[in-house]
Amino acid sequence: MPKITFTNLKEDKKKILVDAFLKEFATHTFDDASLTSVVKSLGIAKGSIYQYFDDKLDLFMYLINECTSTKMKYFKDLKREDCSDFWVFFRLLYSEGIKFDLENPLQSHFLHNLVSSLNSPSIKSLYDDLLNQSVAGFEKMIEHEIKLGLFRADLPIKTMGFLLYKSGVAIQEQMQVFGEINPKESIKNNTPVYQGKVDVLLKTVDDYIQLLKRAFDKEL
Amino acid sequence: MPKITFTNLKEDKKKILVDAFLKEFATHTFDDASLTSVVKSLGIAKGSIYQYFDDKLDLFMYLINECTSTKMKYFKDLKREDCSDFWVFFRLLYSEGIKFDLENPLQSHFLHNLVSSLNSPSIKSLYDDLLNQSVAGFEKMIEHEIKLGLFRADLPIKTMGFLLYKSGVAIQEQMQVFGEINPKESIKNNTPVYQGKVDVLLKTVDDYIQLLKRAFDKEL
DNA sequence: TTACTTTATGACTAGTCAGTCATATTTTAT
DNA sequence: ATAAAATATGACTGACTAGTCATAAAGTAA
Repeated sequence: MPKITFTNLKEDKKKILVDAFLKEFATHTFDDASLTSVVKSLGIAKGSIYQYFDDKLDLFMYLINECTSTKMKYFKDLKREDCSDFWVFFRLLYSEGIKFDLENPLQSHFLHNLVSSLNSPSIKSLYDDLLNQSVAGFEKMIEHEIKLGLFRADLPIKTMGFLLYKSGVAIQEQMQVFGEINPKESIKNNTPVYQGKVDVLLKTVDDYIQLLKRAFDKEL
Repeated sequence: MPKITFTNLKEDKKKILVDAFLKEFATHTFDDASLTSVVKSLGIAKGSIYQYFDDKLDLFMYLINECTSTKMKYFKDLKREDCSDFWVFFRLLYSEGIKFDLENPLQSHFLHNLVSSLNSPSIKSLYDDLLNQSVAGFEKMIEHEIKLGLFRADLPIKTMGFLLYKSGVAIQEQMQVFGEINPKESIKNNTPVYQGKVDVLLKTVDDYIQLLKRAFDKEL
């Protein structure tokens, strides 16, 4: 948690700081991100960071919380019961995610890179925590679908949850590996991750749904 | 490529060196692995490494090549045409992989950790290369199955290849996340990755196949 | 034994970084 | 205007790294 000193800061100064750190962590892993280089480019003293935060990890977790809570707002009106099936809901997660991306490019880039930045050895336990949380979330959804008699019930829910989570991550990694998006460039230009690539992303999501639907749905 | 000096080394000395480095890279990412600490524990001079290899990356790639070529030997008799369908072949890749693991624990641990160790920023391009190679391999197999009329043909092969590759990686990550295997411990004890967990692994592979089969097979 | 080649050495360079702390400046309240 | 509280500073510590290089030792062939 940030210290009171940080909370007391004026909004515009806070934003300048947060944006600079978001950018750093959006382009580096946790270990590779250099607070030294950020304060240099901001023209503030190294010690200031430690007036605001306990340490590097405290700052990093603050950024995670800020961004996820912003993104969650885009999800709050999404309800499974308003959807004809799970996959409609699954797709809505992405289309709302795109809105978040277009309206909060920097935060979106940060979250987009989170999968990579979390790979640092020194924060392995944080990585594990977040992964377990995510997987648990998917497990719950799957359990619900099984209760509705819509998902197959012959396989371990944990396995289904894990694959579903990993597939979600694979979608965004695929966009990058296939060269559809270029985060490095778009961060430089302050443009969203999926700028001009919304259709490609949704097409990819639809393709994944075509695959996963068959894998998860109860056979008819 | 290693220098001639390394090639000239006696086999037993070579093995001691290679094993020590395998262990280091099996327990750290590329950037986090410390050559300094390895030479210290080996009791040899820092400079020796640079009589044997150009640099850290040269050494790392030598280890990758050694281990993959060992593992490939276990695959060389596997032929798709000897299998009734792709999934039998897919499963054989894992059961042969287990043989490799049991007979070459250290090399297996190294390859097992490769997915993680490659995540270092300084070798991003190597990561990309190996990922593209792997995905391309899966694409070819999928293309073949489509020609045989066994896999669905309504989705991009690249997407199918990517998901299949990521699923393969997910299997081993799931084993670790679910606590079935404990690489850190087994490296210490010089035991294979899947020591006593062969059945769990094959069960997991079978579960994944149950999911992927439906996703990829042509509907009947 | 001598001359030559191959191998081994480890102090050293030059660079990185997170985090500290005594001091100085600025802001606020009286 | 003064005292007190809140912020900002940046030189410094301690710890780590890959890679270098002149020198020393060991091995080999005559």
